Amino acid sequence: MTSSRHPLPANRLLAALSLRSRERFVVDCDPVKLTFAEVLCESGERINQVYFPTEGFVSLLTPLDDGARLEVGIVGDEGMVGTPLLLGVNTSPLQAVVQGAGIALRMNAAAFRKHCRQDDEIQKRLNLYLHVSIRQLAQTAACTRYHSIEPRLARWLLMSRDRAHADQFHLTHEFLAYMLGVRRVGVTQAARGLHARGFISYIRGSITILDNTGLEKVSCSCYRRGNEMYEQTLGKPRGGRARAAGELAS
Amino acid sequence: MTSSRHPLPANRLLAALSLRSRERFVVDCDPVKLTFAEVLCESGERINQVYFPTEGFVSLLTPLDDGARLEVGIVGDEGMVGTPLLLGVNTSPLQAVVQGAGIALRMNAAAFRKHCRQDDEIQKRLNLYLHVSIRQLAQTAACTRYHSIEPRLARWLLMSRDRAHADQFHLTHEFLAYMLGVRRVGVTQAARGLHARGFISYIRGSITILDNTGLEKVSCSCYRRGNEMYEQTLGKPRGGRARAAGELAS
DNA sequence: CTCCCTCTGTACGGCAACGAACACATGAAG
DNA sequence: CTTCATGTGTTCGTTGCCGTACAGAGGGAG
Repeated sequence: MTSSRHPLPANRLLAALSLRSRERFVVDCDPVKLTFAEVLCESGERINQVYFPTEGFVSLLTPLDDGARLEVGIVGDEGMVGTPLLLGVNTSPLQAVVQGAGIALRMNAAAFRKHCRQDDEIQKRLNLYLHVSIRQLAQTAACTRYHSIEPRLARWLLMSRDRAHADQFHLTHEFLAYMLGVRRVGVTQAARGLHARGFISYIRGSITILDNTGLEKVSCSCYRRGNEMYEQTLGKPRGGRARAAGELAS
Repeated sequence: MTSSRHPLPANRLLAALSLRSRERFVVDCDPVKLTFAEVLCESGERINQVYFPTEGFVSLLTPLDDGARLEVGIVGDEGMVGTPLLLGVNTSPLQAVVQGAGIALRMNAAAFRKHCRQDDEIQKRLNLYLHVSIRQLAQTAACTRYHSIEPRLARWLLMSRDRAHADQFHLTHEFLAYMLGVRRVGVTQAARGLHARGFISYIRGSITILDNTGLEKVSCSCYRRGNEMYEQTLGKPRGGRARAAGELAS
């Protein structure tokens, strides 16, 4: 389904590397399937592998005292799962769950650490990605605090769309409620609102986006800002090489 | 006011460095006063200096579309202001505002980058701090979503106490409301609740903590978890050298 | 076709926080 | 002392979401 010559590096983070770095890196990767609801990494557990999704996407959830969880990040082909290794930590604070089935390049943690040490270009680029993730996390925190369910749902759908490269997702209101940290009923009502305006349609465990620009309008500005963050420090989404603005140091 | 031989490195992040690394590092630092409400760094602006508070503490705020802000982190003598530089980014996504007046060691950004490049021990330790910050950020996001004002207020007071090393703060309900992202009235009511149980007292712009353990009980578990995070990856709060658990990689 | 499980629609009371407004205390400035 | 700005106490109606409950609508298994 990918349009590149080799089916491998359709992950944008890797695609932006120089040919040399990319080839050396990808040698130690295995393409693996991501199946829906698969847990790539449990929170508090050791990180054994890192993942670079090429299709599908992954949610990052933070645990709370009483077993409740809240989604605090989404990873698709623009990112990676396993960022703590970049900082010398091999335990994941977050749970990584596959939201949209697909494919990822996988590398074991030790090899990943080795590549980061040996190839400065890789380390640098992944550091930039980590920075963007942190910004998104802060943005999501504020969004979750201030914005109501409907805009947040719209934002979630758009973000997922961008990462899954698909207009249709197989998930239930119940699941969305879990992600957004709200009641299922709340999701149903918000979904009905979006449906009434012709932005989405849905039936039994499947949601389809009909009107992106409509969704963007009702979604809070957090969606747009999130995209801007990415472009600012990692360059244009589909552009080949890194072309970050002027915020890189030294 | 500090009890160390030299008044300089009472910042725990620096104190945990080896003598050699610390001395080389501190040479390029200047002790500066942190005055209340001073903005150390504006969000979106270039990071010109990094700060290692030794007394007082700093809030990190994320901006929202409509000019509203939300506190997403606190930095005291356990941390630093300017972490994006660690990732090769010289623009701060967050606004850093002095909450509790005090003192910090300041270094200009270029020198800081140089030290990080040249001294692996420093880079590594600061990376660990960054990791803890990220965890706290995720925790705060969930806390802000799920927990009500009173527990959050209790947590905020405890966190500030730990960082300011003082039981009394000069701030108004209005200001606390701004930090917590709620109405001033909400803070007043929560404060009254805590006062009624004898945990705090307050008068016109000054809050005093009377009973830590009481506060800990009403505060959500996020407070305790936050401390655990720090200890897990950076060692005991007041211990001299780094003694992290088993989550360090390689 | 029928049964049954899952998913969605709808309703109810309740609560925490909201926006707005105003009264009262305190302390600094004139 | 008086004035005035600032900080805190209190109230009102409103809103968004909560917890819960139950009815209907698919869709797969038998």
